[in-house]
Amino acid sequence: MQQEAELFKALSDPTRLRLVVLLATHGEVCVCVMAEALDEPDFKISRHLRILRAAGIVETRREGTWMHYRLAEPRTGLEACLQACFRDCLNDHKTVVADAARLGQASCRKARG
Amino acid sequence: MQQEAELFKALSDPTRLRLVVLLATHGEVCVCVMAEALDEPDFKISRHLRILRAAGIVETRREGTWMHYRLAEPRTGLEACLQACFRDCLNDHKTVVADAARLGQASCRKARG
DNA sequence: GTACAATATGTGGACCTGCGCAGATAGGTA
DNA sequence: TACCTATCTGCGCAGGTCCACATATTGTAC
Repeated sequence: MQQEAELFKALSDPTRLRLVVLLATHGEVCVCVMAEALDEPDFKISRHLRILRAAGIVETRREGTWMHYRLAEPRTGLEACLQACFRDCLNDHKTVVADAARLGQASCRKARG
Repeated sequence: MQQEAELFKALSDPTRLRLVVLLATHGEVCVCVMAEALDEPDFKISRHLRILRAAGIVETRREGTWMHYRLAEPRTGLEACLQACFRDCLNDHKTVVADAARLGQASCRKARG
């Protein structure tokens, strides 16, 4: 049961919740774009993503300078259920909507093209 | 989003997860029976239940000496989704099965009748 | 090689959390 | 009144978490 508790602990932070919802609704996003979307310093985003990756919630793919994060394939029924929560229960949250709006305006070099 | 994070934080402990699954599958249970079911000291159970109550996850009903706990009615889609997780994704967990077996053997005065 | 951008990490401090122990509180019974 | 049981809480310790700042690492372009 410790393992399941770790999963919830990894999600028990507002920044990390915003990140997983962003990834659940936008697929694959790089760190600098997420930092702009959440309006938080990049080292903070990077650190929280590391915690999510350690918990097996997100996976990474390197493309040159950029590190892309996406939700990992659920390995258990619980993980699948939680990912459904991100998509279905949190996607219309006020903060999430604002994050998504800023993501659309992202101006980092990668996003500029 | 802070509020949603608090919800996950309240569930980010193995003892508390075991308690909510027990309540999700057995309805209303008093503290002493839960202490026996989880094989943990009563003050530990009581303290964790208080945290769950502060998060709005469980409700209480006093009956004389005994305090009965049950899952609260979900107030949001997220809470409803999480309660479904307890019932559907965690009910066959090894630890939970053992807890339920001990609950059937509970020997506190209330349980003895 | 240098210079720069994106990302990750080490450090130190403030704060939080879970635990066991001991004791307090509250209800039931006599 | 007193006693018993169920439940809750104050305390201190040990360990964990989050943050900002500075620094290190990695990859691209020159």
